[in-house]
Amino acid sequence: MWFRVEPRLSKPIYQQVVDGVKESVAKGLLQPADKLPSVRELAAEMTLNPNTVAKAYRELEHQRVIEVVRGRGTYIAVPGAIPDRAERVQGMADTVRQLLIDAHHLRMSDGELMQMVQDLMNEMNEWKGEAGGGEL
Amino acid sequence: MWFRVEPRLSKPIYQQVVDGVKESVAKGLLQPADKLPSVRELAAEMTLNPNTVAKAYRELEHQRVIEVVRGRGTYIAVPGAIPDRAERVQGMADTVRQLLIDAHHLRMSDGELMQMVQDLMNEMNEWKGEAGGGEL
Amino acid sequence: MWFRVEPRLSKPIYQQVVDGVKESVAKGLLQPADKLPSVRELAAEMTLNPNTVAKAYRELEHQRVIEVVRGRGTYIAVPGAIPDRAERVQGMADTVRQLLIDAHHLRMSDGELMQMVQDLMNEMNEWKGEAGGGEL
Amino acid sequence: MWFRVEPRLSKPIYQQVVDGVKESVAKGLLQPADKLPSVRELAAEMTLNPNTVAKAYRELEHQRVIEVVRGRGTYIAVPGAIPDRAERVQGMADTVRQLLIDAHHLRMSDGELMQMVQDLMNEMNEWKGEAGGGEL
DNA sequence: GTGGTCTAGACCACC
DNA sequence: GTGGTCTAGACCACC
Repeated sequence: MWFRVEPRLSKPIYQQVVDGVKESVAKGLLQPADKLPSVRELAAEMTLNPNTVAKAYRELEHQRVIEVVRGRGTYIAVPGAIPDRAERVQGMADTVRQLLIDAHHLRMSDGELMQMVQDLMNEMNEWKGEAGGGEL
Repeated sequence: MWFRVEPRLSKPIYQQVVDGVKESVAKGLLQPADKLPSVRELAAEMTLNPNTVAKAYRELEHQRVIEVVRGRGTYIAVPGAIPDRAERVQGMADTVRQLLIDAHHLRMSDGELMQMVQDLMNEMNEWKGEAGGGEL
Repeated sequence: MWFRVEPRLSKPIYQQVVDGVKESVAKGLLQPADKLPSVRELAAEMTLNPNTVAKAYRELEHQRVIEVVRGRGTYIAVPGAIPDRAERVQGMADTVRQLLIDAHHLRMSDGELMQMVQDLMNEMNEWKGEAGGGEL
Repeated sequence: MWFRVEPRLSKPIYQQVVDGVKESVAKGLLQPADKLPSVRELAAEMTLNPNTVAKAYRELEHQRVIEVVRGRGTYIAVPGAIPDRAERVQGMADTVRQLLIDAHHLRMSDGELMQMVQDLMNEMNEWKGEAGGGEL
């Protein structure tokens, strides 16, 4: 697969799988309608407990990142309507606030943090065919 | 106190206390050498178990956010040396990456996210005397 | 287990557990990747409260002596990078100074103390396969 | 006085006073029959609670480091008989063992630790008029 | 007054 | 099965 799982991290393994898939989608490595390995295949490939993978897939389906077609397989979902601004803001504000708090305690300046966000955005977008996926 | 605790959230209560104190420090509401309520006072005020508050204080001490003077009380720590750039980057990179992934799945554009970070920085800095607190 | 706990000593029980594990590691009785008993097992075996053992394990994890794999168990950590000389000196100097002070008040000569350190080093290293374990 | 007290350290203040006096004696800065400041004088000089100083003096008297002559004052004690070897060993062995354990976990080699003990012995002895006080 | 330790026991997430 | 969190309440050392 296109990501790794570290059992020793405190982040739960199923969550690492969820985030790994979402990262691949964000980078464009996985495109809408791409087929994912079955629960058992992925579990075997990564030497994980199938229950763990199944839980990750359930969570991804719930977040509408993937679609499970019974008897056929699992696919990256076609993105739905863009949620309105209020919804987007609500979903991100607490996370960004936490980021700013952590940055402060690491003694990182506002400018330095902005630069870092910019750099990692570029890194992320590099994976995509073109600039795509992120302009205002 | 200057923050609230929601027992129903999945974030552990002791962690909410940790983050609440760190947020107050980042906003400048709590300054170095300020005295914090005692474990028992804060527990009573927020109707938490003293052990839970003690755990939060222990974690804050470990992160060098506060200093415990035995038999006297607990104080906001004077910030130590600024960690070098590599350390700051290492500490934040994964968090920022996760932020970008989440933003993508909420269909938030890069520009929109930058704007949001900027806005929340301003909100955070408003609490301080002047804009201060973060330029390189 | 490979050490005992004396509740009547003034050294806190959880600290005795921490030191006991660290001593076993120093002697080579516990090797990297060895599995430790679970919190509940050790608590039962030593008739301690599980919370006390959990606190010791948390401290050991924080000191990077052990690694906790959630839902799987607890393991002796693989040692990380060797801290640089300045760090090692800083970590030990106060302890050695205290040792010298105590030795003086017990009327132990410098030579006698050196001999004692040497002897106990040998005792410690005996547990390992060969003399090994400490030369520069 | 010839030492400092740091209230923020986890070592109890009264213990810091005890150790400070013992260190001065070990270095020869305080000699048998030297007069110590009274409890109140020392408390005032160091801005400590008189109870704290009194507790330290009580402990020092119990360890036969000082002698309290009621109505006259407090003096550094004349050292008594040298305890026999078994007693000296018993008093130090656990401390040295703990030192070796800590050194191992700091990844300090046996040779390096020996060197450090030697260096700090020299540093300590420098304070004395001559080499004095420590040969086998 | 302050924080630190410990027991006892419930409940939960994760694998 | 594993460790993590939380409450409730006792007891202690320190200042």
